[in-house]
Amino acid sequence: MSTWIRQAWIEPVKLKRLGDIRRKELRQAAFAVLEREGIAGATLEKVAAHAGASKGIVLHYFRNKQELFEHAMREANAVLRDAVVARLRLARTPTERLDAVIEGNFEEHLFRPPLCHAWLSLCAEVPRDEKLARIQKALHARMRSNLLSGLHGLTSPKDANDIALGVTALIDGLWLRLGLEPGSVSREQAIRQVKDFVSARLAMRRPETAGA
Amino acid sequence: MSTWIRQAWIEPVKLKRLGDIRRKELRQAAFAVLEREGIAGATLEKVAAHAGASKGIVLHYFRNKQELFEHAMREANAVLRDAVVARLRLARTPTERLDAVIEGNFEEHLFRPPLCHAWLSLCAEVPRDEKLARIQKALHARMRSNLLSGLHGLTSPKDANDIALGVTALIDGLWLRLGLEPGSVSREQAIRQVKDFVSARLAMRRPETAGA
DNA sequence: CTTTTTATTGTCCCACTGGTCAATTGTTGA
DNA sequence: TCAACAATTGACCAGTGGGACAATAAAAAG
Repeated sequence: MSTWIRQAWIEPVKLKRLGDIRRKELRQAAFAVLEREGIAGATLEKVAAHAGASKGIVLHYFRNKQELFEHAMREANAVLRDAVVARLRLARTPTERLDAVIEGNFEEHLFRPPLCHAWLSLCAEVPRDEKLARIQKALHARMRSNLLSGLHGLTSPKDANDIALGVTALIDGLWLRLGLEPGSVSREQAIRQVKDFVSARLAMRRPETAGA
Repeated sequence: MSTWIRQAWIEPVKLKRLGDIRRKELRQAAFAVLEREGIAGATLEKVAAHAGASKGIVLHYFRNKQELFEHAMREANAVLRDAVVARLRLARTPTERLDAVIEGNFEEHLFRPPLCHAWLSLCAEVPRDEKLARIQKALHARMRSNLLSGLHGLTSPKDANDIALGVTALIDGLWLRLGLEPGSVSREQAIRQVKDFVSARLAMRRPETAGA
């Protein structure tokens, strides 16, 4: 155990034990299958086949089907997070931070129907899988926090919260549209939509907040 | 055929042949099972059990599983449509029409996690089921048209289109939030969110539309 | 060169699923 | 009362899926 830690320290970037490689291959395969087959059609055998291995190996690295797909979701999640984080590092002003989050969520190689379909299938399982729910919740919390780091410089905390909720919902909704009717919304449209939302809400003199 | 039409005309409200009753029971049962089990866990036997019948009867009324769930989606769809239409009938001004659509989409007995979960599961299957895709598309088209009927009185056609897209996405996104993290968004919050979106976008002096 | 892990495969098992079908039980109409 | 017909059931079937496991290959460690 201490050995493992030491090695990880020495080789912080590629600490790939052999098993870790397989693991990654497998959860990526899982995700790929999910894209085409949905959760109902995503079978262990298909995942194995897609990774060029046997079904046995899948359960060698993952306790069961559930765990496999939980890791698949983590993977997908991490990809999205990295996309945003990369852009966030370059942002200086609050507005730039906002744009970083928005644009990162619609990156070219991510905002695609297949990916969206897999994401949808995973989301649909959230209510029945505590782990998925936690992962999802964490993703949302991070996104929200990223948004707030931009918004707090631009409006009151109360409105910031409100707008952040709206932005996350709007982003999810646009992804959903892409999944339900591919081609009905382009990357550029989506980005513009969200940006317009933000600027409109920021410009808005908030009406009597009393009424609800 | 002409007989059928004539009868439907004479008894426009309750044209219930016995079979139609069973059919309705079954697709409602299907939906109920979907709420708890998701698409992967929704089996014919469970649906039958939930309707207090045997599996055989399900396939007596529906060619196969797929058809059953397609009808389940139609059912759910119709419920939502009726909710909106009812409110729409009372609306007089464009603004009232907008509010009708918005509030109809978050009606108290509809905007609930279980219903949302089932809806999500169905959406996740859309990419693999042409019929589901069509149903979904139709629902979206109607919603869009309803929104435009309100928006066209309030802004330019171009902006109306844009805002309509945003509203549908935002509504879907808020539903999604309800499904992913029940309790994270209340009915009132959701409505306010969408209404604020609309009024903010309407108030907004659209910036240089050139840029994308 | 052993010994001990780790990686990998193929087989086996059992529960279960969608779907078919013949048989049974009402219902209805003559 | 009887035949025709729809509703409903239960048994059955072939296929599949998740998962356990023992056997084997390959590496690592010693």
